[in-house]
Amino acid sequence: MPDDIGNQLPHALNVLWGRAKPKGRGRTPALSLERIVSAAIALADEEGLAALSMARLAERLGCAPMSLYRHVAGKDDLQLFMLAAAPGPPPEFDTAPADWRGSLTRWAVELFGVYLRHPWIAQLANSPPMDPGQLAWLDAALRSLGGTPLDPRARFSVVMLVLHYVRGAAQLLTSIPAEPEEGADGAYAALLTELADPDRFPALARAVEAGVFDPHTGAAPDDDFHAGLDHLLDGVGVAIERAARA
Amino acid sequence: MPDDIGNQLPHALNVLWGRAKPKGRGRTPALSLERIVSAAIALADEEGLAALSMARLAERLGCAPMSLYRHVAGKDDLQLFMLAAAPGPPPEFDTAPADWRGSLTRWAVELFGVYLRHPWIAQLANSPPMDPGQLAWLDAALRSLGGTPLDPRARFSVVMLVLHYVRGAAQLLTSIPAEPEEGADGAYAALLTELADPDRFPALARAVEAGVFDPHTGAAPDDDFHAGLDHLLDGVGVAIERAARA
DNA sequence: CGCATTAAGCGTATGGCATACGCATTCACT
DNA sequence: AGTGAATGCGTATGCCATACGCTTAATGCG
Repeated sequence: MPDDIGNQLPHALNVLWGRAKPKGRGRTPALSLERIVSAAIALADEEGLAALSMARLAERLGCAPMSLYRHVAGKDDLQLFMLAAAPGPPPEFDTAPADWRGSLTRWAVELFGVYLRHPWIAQLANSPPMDPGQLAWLDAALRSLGGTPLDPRARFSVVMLVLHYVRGAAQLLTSIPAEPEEGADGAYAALLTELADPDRFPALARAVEAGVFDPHTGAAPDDDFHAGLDHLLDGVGVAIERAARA
Repeated sequence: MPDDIGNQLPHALNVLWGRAKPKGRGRTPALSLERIVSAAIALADEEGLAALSMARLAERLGCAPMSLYRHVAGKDDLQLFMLAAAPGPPPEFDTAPADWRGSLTRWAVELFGVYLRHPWIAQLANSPPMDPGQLAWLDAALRSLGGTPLDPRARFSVVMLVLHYVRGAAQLLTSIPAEPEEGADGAYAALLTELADPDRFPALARAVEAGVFDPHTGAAPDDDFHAGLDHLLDGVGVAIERAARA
């Protein structure tokens, strides 16, 4: 009885994995799970996760707040659906691409884009991925290493490494607002300049002095991201060579 | 007038950086910022960030909810204080340690411990660090690279890379509950076993089959962490050698 | 054609939450 | 003793998630 497992789970997961029952009777639905989820995603994108409340969502959908609960078990449930839907499909790879580095880079870049488009994802992903959406991304990343001599555990470790980097980089980038107001873009840099006392924080002061925090002098944010990713993949390359020799 | 900057900031930062005014008059405080913050940290540690409310905190401190607002501008402010205080002091390094890899590893391991002790930190850190506590950690990490030929921007990039990895690894580890209930520790593994359809998610299915998600067969969580960290630092090593040659 | 069945939509109510505002309290210093 | 100042806190407001149950409307059977 494999359903024993499913019965202890959030309702959203059972729906996402297609365990929903096909009903025919009753009133014709004016609302649908899809409409609700995509409206919720749009709301979170536009006004931030904090602005997402059942009431505001209902308002946006033109229905009463309690109507939502016919399609979603609760707010947590809704957020699971959002998490599963927002990323969209991952890039498609063969099961063993010849160019692991190119594939994994593409995967990372696309995921980076997802996080930039939906910054709230990073704030919601507090539980391990169990929905088809996220597992598809995970599978794609594992596939990109399909042609390497790494063992399964090492592959997973590499994928998590890349995932964490992408998440962190996107979160950092979206958290420094780069305010649309005039030249105030470098507010963070200016603040650090004042706070980084060279006696107390010598290394930080030198970094600030070198302009590391200035509004991306010379390098675009994407370049920074790629630079870090390359460091990381160099390390993966070392591991792959080592595994190939063994 | 450097204070122009400070006036637009959260109140917490001005206090943390010692811009507080030394008062002498008035009633003797029964509450103190320190007591409030450490109680809040204890509450979040024990019952999770969601359980942290001004009311519950006041209850724990034996005061009325509104009393807290005499010491803290609001909940956001309180969380800033928590974020600054919880990590404690970073490991101390010379400004240019001979062994960058050992130093950075120590830094990462200690920070990993911090995240495991206070899982809520990862959920709160949505804005760039601007308090003395976090900047001290940042400075320590930058110092660990002080003896390398990397330029300031590359150093920062490396530090962020390590930081993101540590955060992500800790978050992943704490999000898979490892439930204290009997052998139910591998609930996530069992669920994935059922969900990872080999047709739809071939790479994932293979990983599950290989036991990657089993409750850490053979490898302790710390070993997994170290393994990933070593991959990462291998990549940093490559960058350092490259910079040394140039 | 009408009626029972079924599920959707939603009104109301409850309890928790952050917090604005103002008053009462109690100390330090004159 | 008195006065100014800061603390502690009671009250009130408005937002929030959501339990419960009624109303509404569509289905399909008799």
